[in-house]
Amino acid sequence: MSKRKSITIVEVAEAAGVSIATVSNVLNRGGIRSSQETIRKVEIIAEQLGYRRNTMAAGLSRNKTSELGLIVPGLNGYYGQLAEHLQIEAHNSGFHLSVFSSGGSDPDIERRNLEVLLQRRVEGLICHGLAMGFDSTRSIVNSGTPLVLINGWNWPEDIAIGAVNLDFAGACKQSVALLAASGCKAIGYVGSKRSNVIDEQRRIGFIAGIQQYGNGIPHELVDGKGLGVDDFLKSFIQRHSTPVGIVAFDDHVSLPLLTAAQRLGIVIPNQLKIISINNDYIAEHSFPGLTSWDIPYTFQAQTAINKLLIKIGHKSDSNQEPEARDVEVPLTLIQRETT
Amino acid sequence: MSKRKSITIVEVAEAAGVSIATVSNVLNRGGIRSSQETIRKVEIIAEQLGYRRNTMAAGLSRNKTSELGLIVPGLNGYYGQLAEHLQIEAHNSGFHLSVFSSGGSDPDIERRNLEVLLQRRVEGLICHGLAMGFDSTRSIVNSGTPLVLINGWNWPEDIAIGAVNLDFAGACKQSVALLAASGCKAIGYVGSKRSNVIDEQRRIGFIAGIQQYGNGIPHELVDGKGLGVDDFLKSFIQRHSTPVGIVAFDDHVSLPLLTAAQRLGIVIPNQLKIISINNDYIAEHSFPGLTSWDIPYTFQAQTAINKLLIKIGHKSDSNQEPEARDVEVPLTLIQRETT
DNA sequence: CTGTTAGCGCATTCAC
DNA sequence: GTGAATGCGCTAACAG
Repeated sequence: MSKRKSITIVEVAEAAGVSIATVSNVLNRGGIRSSQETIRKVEIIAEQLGYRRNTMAAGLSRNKTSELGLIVPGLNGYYGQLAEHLQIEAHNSGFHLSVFSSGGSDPDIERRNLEVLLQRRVEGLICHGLAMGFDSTRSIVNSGTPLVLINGWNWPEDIAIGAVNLDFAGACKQSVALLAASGCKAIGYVGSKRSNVIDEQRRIGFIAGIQQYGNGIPHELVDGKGLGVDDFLKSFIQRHSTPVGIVAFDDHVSLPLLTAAQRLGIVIPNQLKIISINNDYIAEHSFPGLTSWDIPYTFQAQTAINKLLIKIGHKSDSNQEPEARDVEVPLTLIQRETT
Repeated sequence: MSKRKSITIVEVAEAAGVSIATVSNVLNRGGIRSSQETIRKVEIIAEQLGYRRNTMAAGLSRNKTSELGLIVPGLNGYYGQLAEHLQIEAHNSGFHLSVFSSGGSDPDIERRNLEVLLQRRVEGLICHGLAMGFDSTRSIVNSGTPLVLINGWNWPEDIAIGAVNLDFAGACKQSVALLAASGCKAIGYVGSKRSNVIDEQRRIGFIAGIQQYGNGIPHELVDGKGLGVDDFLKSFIQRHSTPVGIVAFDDHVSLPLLTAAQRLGIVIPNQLKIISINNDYIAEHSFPGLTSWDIPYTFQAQTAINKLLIKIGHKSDSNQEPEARDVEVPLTLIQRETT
C-alpha cells in the first residue's frame, strides 16, 4: 500500500530531469518528436515510479473524454449481451463505454444515470428505447450530446441522431408466413406487454403476416404474463385442427410453452409448431430445440457506435452516401425442432 | 443543439451577480450556509442556463471521485445480475459504479479495463475472481486502491481487503446429502471446468458431501462441456439402480440434462433427481421445474460495497467487531420437481 | 454570509 | 527538441 497521493508528471519530470511538458509529450502524445534518449529516460522513470495518467486532469485540459455512455433497462439476457458487444466496439475505436442499468425503466434512476453521464461529459450516448422517457431525453438534446437509440421506434426526429432497431416486425411477419406455409390451421402470438414498444413491433409484424399470408386463417394474440399456459394451449389446440402454430415473444416466453406441451402430451412439431425470438441458450438446449430468430449483436453494436463516432467527427462516413437516420437490422432464423 | 461549450459556474456567477465560490457553495455543497435569497437566485439561474457540473473538474479539485469500478468476466446470467445489484447498492451510498466486462477472462482486456479504472482514480474496485489474473491484480495493490473480490478463493492475503464468496461448496455438499437421503443409489456431478475455480469449489463440496453422507455410494464427476449428454445419462442409469441423483453446475448445465431425460424417457424424479445452482429463469420454467440453489444477489452486493466503503472511510463499521476478511455467503435451496 | 485566491494534474501554444 | 506559462472548471481555505 503506497501513499495515498498518486504520482504525477511533475514527479516524473523531476526524477527524469526534464520539464513536465516533455513528459507529457513522450507519455501521451505520439505526435511530438523527442530525442530517443529523453523518450527512453522518461518512459523508464514513469514505469518504475508507477505513473498513471489522471483521466480527469487530462479530460479537463483537452476538453474531451473519449467516453461514451450506455443506458439500458437491465443487464440480463439481450441487454447484457448488447452492452458487452457495445463495450467491445467502443474499445476498438479507442473509446470506453460506461454502462448503466436504469433498473427496469425506473424514471428516477434513468434521470440520475443520464445526469451522471452528462456531468462526466461523455461524448455520445446510446440508449435503449425502453430505458428512456421522452421528457428526460429532451434534456440530452439540449446538452448537445449526440444520442443514438437502440430499439426506439417512432421517436421525434430531433431527439436523436439516429436509431438502430432490430427488425422484430419483419421477423414476426416471416414467422407467420412460415407457419402458414407449413400447414398450420391456426396461428397465435404470445407476447409480453410489459415490454410495450418491443411487443408492439412484434404484434405489428404478426398481424401484417396474417393479412398477407394468412388467407383467412384463424389467429389470436395473447399476453404471456399471467397467462395460464396449460389452459391456453389446451384450448387453442382443441378449438382448431392441428397443427397449430405459435409465434412467441422470445425464448423465455417459449420455455413455459414447451413445458406445458410436455405436460399435456402435445406433440411438437406435429400438433404444435413454435417460432420464437432471441436464439439464446434456452433455444439451443431446450427440448425440443427451439426454432428462433438470431440477433446480430456485433452488427447492431458496430452500427450504433459508428453512428456516434461519425457524428462526433472521430470517424468519417466510409460509405459514399450518408447512412439512413434509422436503420432496421434483420434477424436470421435458426431452424430447430419446433418447426 | 446548443453550442459545443457547456456552461460553467463562471457564467452562472456572472448572470446571478455573485462570485463563483458562492455558486459552488449553493450548487454542490450543502454544508455551507447562504442566504435564502442568493440560494434561490443561483438555483434559478443555474437551472435556466442549464448548468451541469463538470465531474472531472470537481474530481480533480477535491481529489475524490465517488466512483467505484467493477470488472466481471461477462455481462450475462449471474454476472449481469450481480452488476446490476452492485450498481444499485453503490448508488444507495452515493457512489456510482463503472462496469466493465473482461470479455470472458481475456487478460489483455482485463489489463486495459483495470488501467482505465485506475486512471479514473476510482476509490475502490470490485473484481470477480474469474476476471482477474494474479499478476495484473498485483498492480492494483500498489496503486493503493482497495479491492474486494467476488468469488475469489485462496487469493494471497495482501492482494485484496476481502472477498465475498458464494458458498458453492456448502451448497453442493448439502445437495449430496439431500440426494443420498432421498434414496439415490448413485450420485454424479456434472460440472463446467472452464469456470475453473468456480467449478473447483463445487467439486470440493460434492466430494465432501460424498465422504460425509455418501456411505460408500457410487459417484462420478464429469464435465458438461462436450459431454454426450444422452449417452452419459443412459449409461449412468443403466450402471446403477435407480433413482440416481445429479448435482449440476448450474441451471444452464441442467437444461440439457432435462432435455436428454425427456428424449430418453427417463422419469424425473423417480429414476433421476437433479439439483442445480443459480435458480434462474430456466429453473423456474423448465419441465420439470428444477430444484436449484438461489443466489442472494442483494446481500452479496451489499456486503461487497460495504467492505469497500468502510475501507475508504466513507462508512463506519456498524458491527461491534470487524467483519471477517473473507465472507462466505450461503445459498438457499428452492425445491421443485426434480427432487 | 460572500468574495479572493490558490491550486488539482495535465495539455498546449509559443518562445528559446 | 525542450521548457516556461496559461488555462480547463471547480473546490477549499481564508479573508472581509
